[in-house]
Amino acid sequence: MRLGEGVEWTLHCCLTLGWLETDEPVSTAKLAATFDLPPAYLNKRLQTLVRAGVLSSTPGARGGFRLARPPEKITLMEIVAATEGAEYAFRCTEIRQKGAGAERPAHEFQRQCVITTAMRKAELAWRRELASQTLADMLAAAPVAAAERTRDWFDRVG
Amino acid sequence: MRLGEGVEWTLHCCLTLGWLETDEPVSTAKLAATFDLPPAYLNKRLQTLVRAGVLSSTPGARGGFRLARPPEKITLMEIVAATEGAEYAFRCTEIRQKGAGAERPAHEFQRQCVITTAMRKAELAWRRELASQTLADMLAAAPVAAAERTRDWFDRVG
DNA sequence: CCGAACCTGGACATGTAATATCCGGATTAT
DNA sequence: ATAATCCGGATATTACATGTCCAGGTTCGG
Repeated sequence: MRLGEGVEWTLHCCLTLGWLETDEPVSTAKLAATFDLPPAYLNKRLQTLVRAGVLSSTPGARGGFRLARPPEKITLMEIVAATEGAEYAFRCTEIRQKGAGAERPAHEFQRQCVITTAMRKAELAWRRELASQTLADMLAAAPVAAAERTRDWFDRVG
Repeated sequence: MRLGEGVEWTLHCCLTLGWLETDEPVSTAKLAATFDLPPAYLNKRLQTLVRAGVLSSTPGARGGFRLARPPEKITLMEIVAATEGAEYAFRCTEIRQKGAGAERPAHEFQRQCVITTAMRKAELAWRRELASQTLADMLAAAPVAAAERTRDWFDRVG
């Protein structure tokens, strides 16, 4: 099981947007340069965050992205779900109904199978943990130097 | 993010092995027939469980697989980790050190980045949940009818 | 002792999802 | 008007999971 790199990208981008105190939108090109990422593809990921309501975008010259809400109101779960999709990692394909199970009456499969239940339970724990952490928590947890360096860099590259 | 189907396969196979009270090993062919799965590939996944110490295998005619330990001593985490790999789903590639970060002194990156910390925390919650559930728990949670049907079927196919 | 049933592991083929690029269209600042 | 920028469709590339095949060992039963 592996999360796409896109999650790391979008999380870092949100963190960066939180550090910049300006109200100016930040372009894909600048964010891509900040982390040395492919601009066109990063833009696609940022677009999904816009559709998810995490970021807002302004078109046109001097346009770009900014947080759609204050960092206290953005959870990591939202960012991760927007980037990776909201589906469960464990997908039950009901193999219990195949093969030997095929000859059993349908009503025996009404209840969710114990495996799915167990896996769901674990995934909910994961989601709960991500939902409990906001972008503001991360901004607070990061060393102040990191935020300053970032602001400096954005000042310099304009 | 998505778990491979192999996880569903191996979990169901372990559950089945737990239901059968016999001490006889069960062949890949029979397990594959039970769930209508490709035998050769299922065999590969079972092999990884053997390497992980979850199952034990007997070669030769009338050989096959059985649980390496009593179900109380096998956690879902072990089965999942054996099948999917023990690595974290979130892989930090340290993009904070690329681009803008490249000009910063190395000592600023000693501490794990806040994003990695947060993601690890969520994953540990997931793992803890899986580790807290044993195969015995699942055997107990499943309807008795399911266990009986399985035993009947294995009796019939020999 | 032989053949059939089985596991083991390597090599290889296939399929699918993530990553990445490119382009045309729309919008906005200068 | 021009340049900068977002948007989204089409397409290419890559990585990984899935799946097949085969040659080499074991073990059982006759």
